Amino acid sequence: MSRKAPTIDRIFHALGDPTRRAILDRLSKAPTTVTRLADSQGITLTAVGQHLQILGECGLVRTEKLGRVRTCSIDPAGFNRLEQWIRDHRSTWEKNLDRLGTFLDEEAER
Amino acid sequence: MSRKAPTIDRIFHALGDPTRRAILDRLSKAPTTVTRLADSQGITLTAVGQHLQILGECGLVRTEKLGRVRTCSIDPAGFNRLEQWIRDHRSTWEKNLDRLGTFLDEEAER
DNA sequence: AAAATACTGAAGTATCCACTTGACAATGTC
DNA sequence: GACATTGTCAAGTGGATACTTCAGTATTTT
Repeated sequence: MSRKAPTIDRIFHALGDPTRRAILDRLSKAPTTVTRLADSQGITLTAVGQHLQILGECGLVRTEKLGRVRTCSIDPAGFNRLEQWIRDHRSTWEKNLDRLGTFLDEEAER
Repeated sequence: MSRKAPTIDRIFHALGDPTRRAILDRLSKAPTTVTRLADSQGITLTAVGQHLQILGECGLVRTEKLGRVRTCSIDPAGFNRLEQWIRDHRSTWEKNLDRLGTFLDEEAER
């Protein structure tokens, strides 16, 4: 359905996977390497690499390769974007609650 | 992988789908019916019903059936839970940023 | 009571997605 | 230079999931 949504779409999708959230939890304690992430999650290096790509694309994780070791750490960009989305929607969300009664009244008048 | 996670897992999963977020956007303007949601999204009633079940299970949407019409509206419960998660993680997130340098130093000493 | 409306349930399909294996590349160690 | 370590690429697989259609049920309208 979506073609190339670069932002909030991908962030929610990324956070929807338990393994990726586990990776984020691990990284939130301290930066670490691909191998250690694979060990701690019980999955292959390849799988971790795939998750890292997804997490990287939406700005939740940043990686840097020094020599043969890739070090992964939290990227606040995606996280900030998520907070932004929440702030943007909360007001609308709350406003709506007051309208339920109004809506039912309007419907009754049809 | 996940068994029956009733909370943040499902919320992120639910929000990961563009159609469900579109439904939420629609509902955040005003409550509406299943038929109207189907029309506005260009999908079948059945599909909307399936989305509503998912959104309902994680406390993002509440529905009530009066007569033959089911009225859908925003449920703040899931939304609050999401905000909670963000609050819980932000501090850890931020703390981590200061540690990247430390981590690299520690690695260098091995 | 007949017809229209609003939804619900079961079953099928096509696509996506998380994960694997196996072959390779690059870097570091002995 | 040989070997191990660390990661990457391509291709495949099995299961989830976002839809669909078709057949029904309950409610309202005429």
